[in-house]
Amino acid sequence: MLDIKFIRDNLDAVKANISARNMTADPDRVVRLYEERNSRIQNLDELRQARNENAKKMKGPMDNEARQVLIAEGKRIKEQITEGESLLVDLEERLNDEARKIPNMAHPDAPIGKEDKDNLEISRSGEVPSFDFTPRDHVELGQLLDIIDFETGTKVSGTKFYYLKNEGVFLELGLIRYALDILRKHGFTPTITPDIAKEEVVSGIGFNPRGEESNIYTLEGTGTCLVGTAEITLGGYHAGEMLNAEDLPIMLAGVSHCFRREAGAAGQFSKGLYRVHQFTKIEMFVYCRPEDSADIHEKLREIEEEIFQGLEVPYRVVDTCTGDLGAPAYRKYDLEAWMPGRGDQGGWGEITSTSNCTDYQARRLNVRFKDDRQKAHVHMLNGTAVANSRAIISILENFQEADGSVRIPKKLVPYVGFERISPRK
RNA sequence: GGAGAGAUGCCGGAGUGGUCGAACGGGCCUGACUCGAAAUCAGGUGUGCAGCUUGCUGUACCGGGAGUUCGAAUCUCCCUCUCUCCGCCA
Repeated sequence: MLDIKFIRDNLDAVKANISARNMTADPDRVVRLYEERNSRIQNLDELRQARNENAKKMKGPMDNEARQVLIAEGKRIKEQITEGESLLVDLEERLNDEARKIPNMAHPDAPIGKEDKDNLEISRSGEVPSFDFTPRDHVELGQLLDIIDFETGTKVSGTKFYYLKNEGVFLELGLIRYALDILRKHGFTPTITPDIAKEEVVSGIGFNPRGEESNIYTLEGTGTCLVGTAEITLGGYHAGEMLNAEDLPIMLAGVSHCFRREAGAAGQFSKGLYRVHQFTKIEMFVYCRPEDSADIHEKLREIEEEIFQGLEVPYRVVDTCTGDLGAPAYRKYDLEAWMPGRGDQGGWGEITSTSNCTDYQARRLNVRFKDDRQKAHVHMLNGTAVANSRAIISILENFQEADGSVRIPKKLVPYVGFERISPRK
C-alpha cells in the first residue's frame, strides 16, 4: 500500500491516479480515518501515562486508606483505556481496509488507458511466420503429437486441467532448465518454492485470497492458499525483515506450480493451454534499493527478451496502460508472443509480464533495508522468465510443419533431448 | 505423533509483580591517551507510533496472542518456533 502520509500530502495526485487506473478507492476517507486514529492514539497515550503515574505512587509501603483511593483511581483509568483500545483496534482495521484499496502510483510515462487495447507497443522481435498450409492451433497439435491430453485432465480433475505426455513432459522440464541457466548467468539464486502460502503473504503481495472474484484457491480451514505464482513465495521470503543495504539487490529465481481459479474466464482466446488452472512457471524476483528499481526493471525486460529470442519466438513488447496495471505495479511491461492459432488469423498473446512494484508490496510485507544513513522500504520487482504453458503454445504453433510435426528451437534441443516432435500415428 | 527443555537488545547472558527499556560481558561508534595501532580510560549505542518548539516529550514493544492486577519480561491460558529423546515415514 501507499504511505498514508503520502496520501494525505498528495491527495489530488492520488485521486487522479485512481481514476487513471480505472479503480475505485476513497483517499479522503483514508485521511479522515488516519486523523481519527492519531487523535485516539494521543488520547490513549495520555491515559496510559496517567495509569503509569498512578501505579508508580503505590510502589512503597503506604497508608491503607490512601492506597485504596489510588487503586480506585487506577481502576477508573483502566476502564477508559480498555474502551479506548477497542475503539483504536476498530479504527485501525477500517483504516487498513480502506488504505489497501488505494493502488500504487503509476509511472508518469505509463500510457493512460482503460484496458489492454490501450497498451503501447514499444518494440518487436522476430518474424511472424507465414505458412503455405493452414496452421493448426496448439490444442490440435497437442492431440496429434500425443503430448497434451485435455480430455483426461477434464475427466480426472475438471475443465482447464491437462496431462502433459511423452515429449510434452520433456518440453516442460527442458524449458525449466533452459530458463534457470539463463537466470543463473544473470546472478539469480535459483529456488524451488512451496506451492502453498499463508493468506497474509498472498494478500501482502496484492492478491485477494477471498471472495467470488478471487483468482486464488484457498485451502479450507488452514489459513493458506495455493500460490497463483512464485511471486507470492519469493516476495514472502524476506517479509518482516530488515535487510542490509550491501546485500541488495537480492535476485531470486523461483520455480513453482501456479494455481488459478479463472472463474468466468472463457472464450476463444482462453482455449487450450492459454488459460488453465495449473501450470508451471519460472519467476524472477528482485529486492533492491529505490534508486535502482527503474534500471532493474529494464534489465528484467531484457532477460525476458533474451529468453524468447533464444527460443526464436516472435514477440512484441508492450508498455502496460494505467487501467491494466493492477494495484501493486508502478510500471509493467508485457511480452506478447505471436500465436498463429489464436483467433482466425493468429494473434498476440501475453507470455511474460514484468512489474516494478516500487515500495507498495514492501510496505505491506514490511520489508526494509538499512545503511549508514537511512532505513527505508525496499523496492520489489517481479518478472516472468517462462510460463511453461504459454511458452509451449508459442513453440508448437510457430514451429509447426505441414504434417503437424514441430521443430524444437536450437537452443532448447540440448535441454529436451530431441530436435522435433512428430505425430504418433 | 509422544515426552522434556527453552525463546530477553547486534551477540552471549542475568532478571525478587512496582526502583526494568532491561544487570553483567562482548561487539560497534565517539572522545582521551599514542607518531600510529594495541591495551587502557570516559561516554554513547534498539524499534514502532503519536505530539509539538525537530530535538525533545509521551507511549508501546523481553517469540506471538489473550487474560489476571492499581501495576506484568516476571503470574495464568492458547499458539508458534528451536533443541534433546522416542516413534513413524519419502
